[in-house]
Amino acid sequence: MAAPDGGDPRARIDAEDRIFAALAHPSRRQILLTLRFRGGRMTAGEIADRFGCTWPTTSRHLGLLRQAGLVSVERRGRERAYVLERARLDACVGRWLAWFADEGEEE
Amino acid sequence: MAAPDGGDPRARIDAEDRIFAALAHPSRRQILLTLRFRGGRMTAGEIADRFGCTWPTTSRHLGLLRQAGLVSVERRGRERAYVLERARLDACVGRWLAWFADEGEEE
DNA sequence: GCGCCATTTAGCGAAACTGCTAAATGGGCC
DNA sequence: GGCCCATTTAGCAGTTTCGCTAAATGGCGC
Repeated sequence: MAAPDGGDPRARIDAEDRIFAALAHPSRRQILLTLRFRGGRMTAGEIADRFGCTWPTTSRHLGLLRQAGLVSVERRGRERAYVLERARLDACVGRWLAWFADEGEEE
Repeated sequence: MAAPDGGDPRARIDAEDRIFAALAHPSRRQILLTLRFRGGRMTAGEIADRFGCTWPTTSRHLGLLRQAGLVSVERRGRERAYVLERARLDACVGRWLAWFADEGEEE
């Protein structure tokens, strides 16, 4: 799902909401970082193993990240690989942050 | 307050937490944007007037933003001016986002 | 000092979030 | 088919967040 956020400004704002909400939790930010430095793809198990909280809890965090479109899932047999959507993270947060850059620097 | 976040990594992570938590709420992001496009400084009244929610609610949002160090307060007589801390927003969020940039591009 | 104005603090109920344990799904293997 | 494995879904208590209304603070003008 994760709202395609094409040109529709309403959709884009919804997407922004979901993304910033997802980023609000330290564990979720860390999941993204972990993913990033492990090549951008890990199975759910690998991710859950490196976290203090229980399996299902991590699973829910992953679900939120997926709904925000920050990761996507690849079903490979009985494993599920989570893939970091770097472009989307960068596009959305970067675009928002750009509003605060000095004039004449937006893109 | 707003944690000076100098070199101490622990302090920096706390600061990051507060900042991303503050950014999680749409109203707070909008307050920042409004501030940015009105020259970076507005009185609390000016800000509250442009929002749907009640005065005290907005005041609390401002308090959170201040604790995160994203705005600072200047007391001028009986008015309070909120000043956008662009540098801090950019430094913290930008630095975090940079982890996801292509290799060899981090500053 | 008294009253007014701008703003914050206190206190409350409703809703959302987080973490857990227990049970369900769905694919692979014999 | 039957079983195990990886992972998700359900259901539940505790905490936090959000918005509100009502009351307090603190500066300014008379």
